[in-house]
Amino acid sequence: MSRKRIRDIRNEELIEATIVAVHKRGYGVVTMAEIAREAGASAASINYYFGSKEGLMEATMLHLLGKLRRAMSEGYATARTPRERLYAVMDANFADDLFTVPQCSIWMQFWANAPYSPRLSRLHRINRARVRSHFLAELRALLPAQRVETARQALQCYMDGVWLQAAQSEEALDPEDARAAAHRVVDLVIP
Amino acid sequence: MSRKRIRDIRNEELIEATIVAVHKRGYGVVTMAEIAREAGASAASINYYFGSKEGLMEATMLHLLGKLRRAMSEGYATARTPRERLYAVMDANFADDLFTVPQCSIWMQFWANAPYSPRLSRLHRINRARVRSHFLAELRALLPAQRVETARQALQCYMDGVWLQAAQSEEALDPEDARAAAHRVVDLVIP
DNA sequence: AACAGTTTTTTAAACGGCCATTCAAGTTTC
DNA sequence: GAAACTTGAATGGCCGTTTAAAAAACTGTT
Repeated sequence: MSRKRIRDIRNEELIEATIVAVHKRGYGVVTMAEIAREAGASAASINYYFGSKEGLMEATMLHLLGKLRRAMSEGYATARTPRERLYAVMDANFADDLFTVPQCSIWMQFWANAPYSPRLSRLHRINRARVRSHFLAELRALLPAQRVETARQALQCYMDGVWLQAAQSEEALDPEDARAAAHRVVDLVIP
Repeated sequence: MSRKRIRDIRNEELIEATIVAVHKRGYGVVTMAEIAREAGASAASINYYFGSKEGLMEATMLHLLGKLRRAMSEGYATARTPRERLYAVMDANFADDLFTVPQCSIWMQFWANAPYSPRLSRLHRINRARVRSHFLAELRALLPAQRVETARQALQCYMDGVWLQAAQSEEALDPEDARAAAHRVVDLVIP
């Protein structure tokens, strides 16, 4: 019981520290010692919990993917029309606890490094396919078949592009603003 | 005369090798020795020409930015209407000699690492501002003022998003296809 | 053409430093 | 007292850069 607890607490602490440290120093450059210092622990204890640096990175991404998946499920629960569900997909990506500079930053580093790590690229593919199928399902209800794919690409690439920009931002982000802008883009694509 | 020649030839060879090597191994992981092997040279000679690894990376990005800038100028020369110029901006980004997996890949790594290198982030800001002002100039001629900014964000983020996806592709890209899709997105945003 | 002198280019080897991981020896928790 | 947790120090390896010396390219002269 409490054995599991400690492990879970440490896991979360270390993952949060990883997000901050990767944001500060960059995925390819950050060291175990830096992450450990951020967490107030030692590099050795990270290996005790995650086995290796790559294991830690994978766990961190799983953590973020889970957050995104949950945010999307919640939005879907209350949305009633296809258009509302499109909004919900966008809102999930720009949720208050996801759309922050450190998290966009690490997401982007994740994207950049996915092609070089089978474990990361697997996560990347799965997530991408899920978002894609959500978009397609709603768009098919709103548009004639031959326009669905163009609209899907426009929206999905827009989402990626916003995150990419957000990762470069030097000031805090405004998630509410981002959601409003995303809604406008949806309306632009689905008149 | 011929002194300059050799230097220029080596520069270009080494930069091409850098693009390939970074694509193969990843920006943060690639070593000088790997780049050198790709170019058929030694790591020491890269330092002779570029001073340091960071110098090489900056030169490589300057090379790519130059290519992009030239492609855009050419397109602008023949475009006559605002809409054609919007197409031209898109076409430049998806030009045959720019829209390849290795180049999208290195571009994306560049984005991811820009925040951690003043030299890279400077290049990044300049390029982004240029694309932005091109978009704004044309959109202002086509849309009422209050819709310009939304459209600009939609288009610019779309472009970034497509590159981001392209960098993950396991097969060769189809630039013509990408240009056609981009035109459709422009038409979607500017009816 | 040939050559000696000068400059440019190349690289092997050495240097110094840093990092992920392991391990053994502690400390805490149950 | 056992099991879970923590860490300082050791390990082994790798990498960017420098250096010194050789090779190649060029120059002007005979």
